[in-house]
Amino acid sequence: MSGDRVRGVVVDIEEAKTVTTQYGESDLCEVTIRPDRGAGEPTTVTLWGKWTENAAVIETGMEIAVYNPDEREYQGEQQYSVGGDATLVVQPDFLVDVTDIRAWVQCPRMYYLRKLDGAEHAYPLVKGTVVHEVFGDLLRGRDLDTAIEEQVDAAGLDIGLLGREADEVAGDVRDHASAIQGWLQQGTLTETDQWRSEMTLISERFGMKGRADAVRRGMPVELKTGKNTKREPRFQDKIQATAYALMLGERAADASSAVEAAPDTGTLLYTKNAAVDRNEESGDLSPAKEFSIGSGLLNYVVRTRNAIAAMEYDCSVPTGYEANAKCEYCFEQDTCMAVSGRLDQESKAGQVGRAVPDEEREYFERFYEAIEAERRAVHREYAKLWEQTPEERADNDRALIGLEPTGRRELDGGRWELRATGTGAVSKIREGNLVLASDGDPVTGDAELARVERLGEEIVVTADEPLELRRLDVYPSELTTDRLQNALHDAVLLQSPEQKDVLFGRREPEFAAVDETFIDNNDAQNEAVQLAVGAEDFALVHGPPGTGKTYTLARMVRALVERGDRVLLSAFTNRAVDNLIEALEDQGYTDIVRVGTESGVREDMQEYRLETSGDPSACASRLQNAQVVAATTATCGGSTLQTQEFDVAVVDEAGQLTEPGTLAATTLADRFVLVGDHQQLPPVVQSEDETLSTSLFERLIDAHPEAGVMLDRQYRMAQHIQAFASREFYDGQLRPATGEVAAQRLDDLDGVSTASLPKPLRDRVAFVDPDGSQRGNTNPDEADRIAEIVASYREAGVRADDIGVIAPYRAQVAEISKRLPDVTVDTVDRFQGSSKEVIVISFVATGTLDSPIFEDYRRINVALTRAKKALVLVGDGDALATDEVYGRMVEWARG
DNA sequence: GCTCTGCGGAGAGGA
Repeated sequence: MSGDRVRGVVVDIEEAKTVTTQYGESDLCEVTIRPDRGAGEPTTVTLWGKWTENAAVIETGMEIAVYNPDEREYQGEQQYSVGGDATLVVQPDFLVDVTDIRAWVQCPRMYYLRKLDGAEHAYPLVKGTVVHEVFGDLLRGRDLDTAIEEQVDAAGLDIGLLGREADEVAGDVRDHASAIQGWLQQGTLTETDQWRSEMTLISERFGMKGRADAVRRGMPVELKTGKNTKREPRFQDKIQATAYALMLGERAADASSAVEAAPDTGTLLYTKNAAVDRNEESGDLSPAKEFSIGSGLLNYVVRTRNAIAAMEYDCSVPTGYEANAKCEYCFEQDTCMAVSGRLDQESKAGQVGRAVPDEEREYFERFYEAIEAERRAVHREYAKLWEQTPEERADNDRALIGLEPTGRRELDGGRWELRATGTGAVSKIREGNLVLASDGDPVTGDAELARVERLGEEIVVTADEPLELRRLDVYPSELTTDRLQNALHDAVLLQSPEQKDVLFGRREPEFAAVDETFIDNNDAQNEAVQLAVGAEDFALVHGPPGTGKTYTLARMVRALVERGDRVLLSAFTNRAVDNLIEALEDQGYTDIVRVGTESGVREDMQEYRLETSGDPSACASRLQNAQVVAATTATCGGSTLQTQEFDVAVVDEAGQLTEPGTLAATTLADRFVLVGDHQQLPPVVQSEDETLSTSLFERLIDAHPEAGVMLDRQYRMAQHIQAFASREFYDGQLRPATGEVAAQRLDDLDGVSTASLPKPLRDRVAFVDPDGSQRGNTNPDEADRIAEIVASYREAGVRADDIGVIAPYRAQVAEISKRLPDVTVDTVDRFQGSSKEVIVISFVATGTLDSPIFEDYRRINVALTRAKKALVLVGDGDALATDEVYGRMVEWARG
């Protein structure tokens, strides 16, 4: 990249020493790096002065980057030093949040505790959020009273769950907001003032990200909904604003020094100052406090950021000694001591309580590290945002570039609708996603977080501010990893020892005998409901494809409700959660509250969705009084459901969930039921860590087979179609439920006659080898052949709606979709959970099966078991024959 | 070297 930067992997670190220079005594530490990710020639980097503090936390193997180093040649070797204008960045790929830097400055333990237990539901936080929203509204020129009314209304559920009234909160908010308004009206807000609210900042250079409350004339303004009558702003508040200043400087400066280009003043607005009783308090009561931002403060921010990134390198746990925290004044002291006591961690505050057993501590550490590995994988996704060369862009499927803006309009409430025409390129972006919309440069250009409303010929997004819509990027989110970390904490530190005994194999799960018959025509289903109803700890239901899993689940939920249990219904995907509600609806049960976002919940399930705005007590009591609450596991890990307790958690598609993902739901209840199939696709995990790729469902069913029931009769597939999957994946246990299911054929469908079909397609299972060749992740000849096959079925009278095409890669899905616009074409992964009368599978690969996509046989199990009456496999027979399982599959299909 | 869904994005404050 630019010449003013050196970056490499640390291979050696010398002891720090003090030397005498022409300017007096100075500390230095020499670090040897190898550029080009460790492949280049060793190079010496000398850290001077305060940068040696970072040297103490750098380890070999870490990556460091130095900007604007002093360069010199010494004995034929190029040497670099960090002092003066230079900046050191440790592990630049790790993106540190600005609020995490703020927390670390208060106390490094605070940074760590926030990560474990972040789903707190507290009034100061809710009030603070509302005040911030109102502040944004004021900057956009809205009327104060309207803003307060609307923002209090928008926070209805949160307010209600805290047992507060809207009027009371509006009064509190007005105290704060009028202070802001007064300050804004003191002539500060003039025509020439350039304000921008809520600015998302992401820095590649510093490995930092955050969202500034506001920027005025290029300078950061932070709003604090608290009181500070001291002359100076609080140190951590200054650090927060300084971090935003640093990133604003980077945007202004481009390749030269961001530190020099950073704004020199920051403003902190303490909104409670004006509300303080002036007779009691003394000191500075004006809400606004300005402070100057110099290179010392800016570099302090970078060093703190580096300390965090270095600690995360090997997932070490901060003790509190890293900084000068004063535990006796800390309001997190109790939590801090309790956590260190339970996990036997060293901490400055000390420990209280007894440590959890060793196996639990090991479990906690193993999963903590696995989740953090996942977080680092999310951070690597951000790198796609700064890929700018055409080659890099060419295979970036996480962005839509080259859009042509076609218009914009302001919506009610100050938001904007932005429109553009697309290029028809394939990407991961889907409707409802949160994306980074930009003028073409998401990092240093004009960029805003936006919601994708429509994604067709015309692309429509909504955002807080208007901009020229030329590019959309996936916005990677750490939300999932944050919630997994919360779930892990709750499971190990807050659950009772009795609950944990069964999870850690110290006790067998117990069951009460249940004689009642719930389902009279399917023994396994009935047994599953009995087991679930009688479970005192947990029950497991193994449901292979088409076995009536959802029906059984709905019956089970009704049985639990009849006993008086309050039930939490959860699954990984919104689609699965909605399917469960539909099944309950089919059985006549509708006392359900669905928690989730508007875009996540299916159109016809919106009536069950919990409204989060409006009258606080109405919102809250609807949730509190619901006998059945349904939500995705990600939502279960959030703060709303943390306020709720359940007798039983019923989790569907549990085979697709990571262990902490499952815990997010189960920790909210006394007992749980997991329903799933570990022979279908496992959880999607980005990092290579194995820990997360085994589901809790699979672990428990292996450990406690007696706690599980397998549904063994399937209602979906004709005998011949299910035969291979039954043999390969279910020990031959899976059988058609009835003779009718076994014997079903396409001719049973209205208006279908298979007599005219070409020979192989007349069989229920067929194999076709189109002699194509793989190009990248597509196979155009195979796509052509699939289009012909589908056309044959259509001519035989099969409706387009009854046909599905499955391919392993998204690129091939797009290739086939072009030829078959009316037919559902999708990847295996996205087809899981649904079925069609006719399924055509494209294997793409020719010659060999060298893609990892073929390594997991569970993927083929899913693909094959989507078909009811006809299944066509299209691929290179020779390539498939190179693998034993695929070879057997081809033999079976050729019949 | 491939699959890819979730979440208000992050931050909201107490002494």
